[in-house]
Amino acid sequence: MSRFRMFDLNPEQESAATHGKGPLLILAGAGTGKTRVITARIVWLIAQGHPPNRILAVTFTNKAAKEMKKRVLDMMEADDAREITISTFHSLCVRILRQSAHLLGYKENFSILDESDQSGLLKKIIHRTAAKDETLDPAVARALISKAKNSGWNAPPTEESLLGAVYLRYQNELKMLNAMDFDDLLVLAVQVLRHHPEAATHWQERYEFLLVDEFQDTNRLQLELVSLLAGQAPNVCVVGDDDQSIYSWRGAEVSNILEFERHFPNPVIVKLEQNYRSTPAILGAANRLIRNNARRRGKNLWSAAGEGAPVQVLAMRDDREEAELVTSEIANQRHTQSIPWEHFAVLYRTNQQSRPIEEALRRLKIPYRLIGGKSFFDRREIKDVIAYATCLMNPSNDAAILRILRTPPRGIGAVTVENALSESRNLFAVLQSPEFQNTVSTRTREAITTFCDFIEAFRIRLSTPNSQPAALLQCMLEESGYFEDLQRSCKTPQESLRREENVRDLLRDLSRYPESEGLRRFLDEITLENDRQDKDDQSGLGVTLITLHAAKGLEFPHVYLIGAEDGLLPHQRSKVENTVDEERRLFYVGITRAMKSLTISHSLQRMKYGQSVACQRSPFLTEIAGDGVVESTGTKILNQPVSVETAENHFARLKQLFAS
DNA sequence: AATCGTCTGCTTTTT
DNA sequence: GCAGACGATT
Repeated sequence: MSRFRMFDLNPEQESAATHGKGPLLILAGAGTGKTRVITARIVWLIAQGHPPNRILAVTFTNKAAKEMKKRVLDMMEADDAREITISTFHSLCVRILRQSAHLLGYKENFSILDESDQSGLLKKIIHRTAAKDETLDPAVARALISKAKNSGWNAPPTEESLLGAVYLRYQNELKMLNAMDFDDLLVLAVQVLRHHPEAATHWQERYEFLLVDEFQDTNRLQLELVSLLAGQAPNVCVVGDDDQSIYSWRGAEVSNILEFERHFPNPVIVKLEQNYRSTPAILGAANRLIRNNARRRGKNLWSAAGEGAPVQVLAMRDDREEAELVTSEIANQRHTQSIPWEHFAVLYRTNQQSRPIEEALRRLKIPYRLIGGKSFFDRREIKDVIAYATCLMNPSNDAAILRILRTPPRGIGAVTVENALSESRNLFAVLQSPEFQNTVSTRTREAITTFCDFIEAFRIRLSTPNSQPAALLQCMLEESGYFEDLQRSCKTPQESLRREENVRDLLRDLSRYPESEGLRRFLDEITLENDRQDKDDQSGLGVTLITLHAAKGLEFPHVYLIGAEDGLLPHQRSKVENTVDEERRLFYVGITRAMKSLTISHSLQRMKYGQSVACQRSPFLTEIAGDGVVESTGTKILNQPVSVETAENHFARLKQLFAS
């Protein structure tokens, strides 16, 4: 137990960590030491004699899972720590399905479709299904189908509407391809547990204690999965914060946490309200804001720390002045107080708001890292190689076949492909069939058989014992002339070198996975892992530019929250859709990221869609007003050689020094 | 097949 | 105002 004291928990944290059996709801406000409590609880359970391999912790993202593993590893015997299952919802489902997919008529070696595979498949199906005068955007269809699956809309789709017909055919096609999309992983894992008692019992007995992180973000299916895994005597511990529920637009149900006792009767409920992150000035603003929401459990964050610098609310002339002021203030603070760049973050509602800030930072030669947006997805060569690997594993994946069919060009033209696609079987099977081959020219037929033989030959080599997928894949790429094609399509030699290097990196990763089974695991991991967070973390240091959504779970000593205007925060659309409460929570999330100082700005004039538009300040600013919040304007501050808040911060810092 | 021009429509994002 | 999609043109 001495190890347990290392956690140094407050009374609420301790009561949560040392709760025994039965449902437990931990309402963990922002910055109240949530991860520490989870870790402590796991350590405590093991100290009580519960075997580590019967503990399951579920998170949303790989990043969170990784983080939790690390924290747990730091706190206990490595052998024990490794026995604990810490997994994302999706990879847990993959685990369940790899064991039991046959119960639903799938094979256990099913493949997982990512978003672009999904779109490709839908596009094909829409093309085949829609009448001449009908159109349906694949992206829209995908969104609607995803929504339907996640909300547990289990009424089978019908042929009556175009969407219904597409949905039906899409689902049939997936089954034929022995493939699942991300949503299916959840839907089907739930089906396995719900309709197959022996499977349910297996998993319920496998895990004695369940922990679920970020419970406010769970959707219906995820709640059901947790319920099914927990069984009749649920030892379920969920951690979350209803005030930080900001993902209802992608299916998260706040009601899961608000009505927790309906799903898991008679829970123990622990509220964590002591905040270890922010100053009282910041927490005051956060508390005053969030109490305006009706549907909530109710919490009041407090801190034992000294008051701290006041929260600044600044009115700016326009978005240009906003960018100038925010960046020059950052430079100013950095230089007068020697604060490293990485201690600053600029938070905003929409990605495009980062533009003016980026430009201003570049002018001042301040390093920054931009989180989110796009560009990680655009690694063409990686997608190519993964497509090759996918074909090797499972050539009935149309999207993958389609991709490698043209990289490099193989003499199989668009018309041929189009014809092959209009058959209702999978593309590779069509290409292989003599009936289809008879419909094309001799030359095309030769190209097709060369291609099919090429794939089949490598598949045979893969299935031999002790095969090396990485070596095979490299062979495939060389034999098909992929590298020459890559070179040809690059504008500069540097670019082609970089891309080739990326491919080698990928192959090196893969070389640790032997045999067909290893390749399958590798592909699973790649599809379920978005390596973006890793890339973000290592992409250099500097000021962080990040959306409010992406900032959840992070903290920064000095936060600048920009664009606090009506129509932007709350966003115009939220007013139409009646989700202003969620915008308030989003603002709350932003405020509570700040540790030492918080500056909130709004512009009176902003460029929108190429035009300068007058803007009103956000109504939320009225709500946060009170002690520890001061208002000023950008112009005033720019005209002062030593700005007011720098002096005040300085004073506050001195005060803190003396206090401690 | 590739490139140019025109049109449209515009949060948030993980797996 | 700008990116992305799509269609016409070479």
